[in-house]
Amino acid sequence: MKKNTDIKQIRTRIAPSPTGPAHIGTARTALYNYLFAMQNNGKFILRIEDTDTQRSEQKWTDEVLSELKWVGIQWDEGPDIGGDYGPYKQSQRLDIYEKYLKQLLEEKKSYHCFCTEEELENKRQEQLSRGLAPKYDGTCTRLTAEEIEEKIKNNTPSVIRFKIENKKIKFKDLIRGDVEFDAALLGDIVIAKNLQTPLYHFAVVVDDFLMQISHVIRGEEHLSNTPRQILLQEALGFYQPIYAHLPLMLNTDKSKMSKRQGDVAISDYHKNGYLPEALINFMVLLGWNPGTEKEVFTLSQLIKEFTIDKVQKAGAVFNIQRLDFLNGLYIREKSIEKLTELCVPYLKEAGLLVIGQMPQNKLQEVVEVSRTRMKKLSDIVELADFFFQDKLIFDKDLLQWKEAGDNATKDSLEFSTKILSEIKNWELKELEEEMFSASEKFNLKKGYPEKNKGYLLWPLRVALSGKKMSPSPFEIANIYGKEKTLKFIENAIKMLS
RNA sequence: GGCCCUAUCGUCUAGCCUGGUCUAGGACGCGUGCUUCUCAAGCACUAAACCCGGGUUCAAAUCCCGGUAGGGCCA
Repeated sequence: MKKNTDIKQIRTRIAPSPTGPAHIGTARTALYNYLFAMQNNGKFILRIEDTDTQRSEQKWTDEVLSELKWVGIQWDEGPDIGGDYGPYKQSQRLDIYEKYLKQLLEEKKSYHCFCTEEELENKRQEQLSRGLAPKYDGTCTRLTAEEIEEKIKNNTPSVIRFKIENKKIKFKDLIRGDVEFDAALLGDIVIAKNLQTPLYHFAVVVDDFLMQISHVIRGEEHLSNTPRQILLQEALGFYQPIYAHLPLMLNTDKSKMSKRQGDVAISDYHKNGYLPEALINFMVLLGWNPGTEKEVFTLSQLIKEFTIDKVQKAGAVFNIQRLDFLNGLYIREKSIEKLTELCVPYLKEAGLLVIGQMPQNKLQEVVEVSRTRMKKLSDIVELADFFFQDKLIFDKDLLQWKEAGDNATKDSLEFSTKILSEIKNWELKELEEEMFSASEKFNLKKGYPEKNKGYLLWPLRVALSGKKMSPSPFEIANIYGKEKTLKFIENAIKMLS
């Protein structure tokens, strides 16, 4: 077998199957492959494994492409599709696999197998009942050339099996160190349904070779598939790439992240309003750390600082709270122009924002006063809905500060009205100063504790927001303007009458 | 069932290779306090872990052996 010592360039790849929504695990594997390739001036390749035509759909291929782009992971090669790189697709390479399939058949390294599903199942059960590991018993290897020819002529259904040598397979994994498997336990594997329909193990091996992949960085679920692929490489005379098996992303119960629990599609996170930079930062930390206490990274910093030898061996639980924290961090760091632009679609979708209804600068102020409370972009809807409404609906008891009672609350709101209607400079600072001093006067007049601003400010804030929690009344009033502010207070007073 | 992988706070992890500086560090989350009209944000502080059992050694989270548990793959 050739060694890959003559590798001139680091080349990595991600090879998703388009049989469903692009998985978050694909994004993380892609990220690690991308980082590793980029920091070594290598290439990162995207290959769509769509040989299973039954389950593959173009829309899922399109989704992988668009979501990877959204995350910010760009692949380096592929067929030209109008100035851009398309991905490599296995469905367009069937003649290539056929050639190698024929080669193995000619060299007697693989053979046609005519056993039926039923026969195989019976043998399997029988082996199991004798306490043996089920594996193919090699019935069809004993067929004569004439028998094979006749069965093929008669169109007897068949598959192509690859002869597994009985030997120990050792390989070095960049993350796990030396790994050894006993191939004798494997049994001859099916590598193709027919010459035009190769199966996963075969197509991967051929493509990784032809695409000159230097490092196969993939999920741990593939670790025990590796010996089969190594044997196939040996049979075909290919070099052996360097392997690195990543720890799995786990559900809270430590099982492999699946469709059963929570969101697993990249698009789910995209739609819910996670920022790609937060998702990247979060994903890279699931199974890797820089060895320092630094935890916030941009993609370009990661390209410099990522080190494959610091990748963990054990699986990592996907902890959404940490993602939320990171996302909040990035939301707070965004420029207000950009953040507003990102929030607009959510506001429109919720039916709150009608185009032209609110000037851009106002919209930015709304987003600005809401951002510290946002974990996800979609949060803007609940956080800022009142800015877009003409009338607020809420329980009037919410207006009360402590046990003030309706009358005292009404007095408070009327006092606010009086102060606010006299304000000439409707600006945040002015509003704050006027209302703070008004609060002291009000408390003095009513015999409340002087420093407790709640008596005046709580009812005001609720009148303006209709909520238990919100930005300060000054921030809201400032955005509303005098007229709308006074109108909302008046509405609240009416509720109390 | 067979094979393989893994094992430090609830979670992500540092430390393990090159035993002592580990009364085990950081972050998220939790709790408390400060700030404060509310909720956030910010700041400060607290609680929280070496899977178990042997062995080696003056000394083990760190090395060795054996269990156990979890996970993955194949069927």
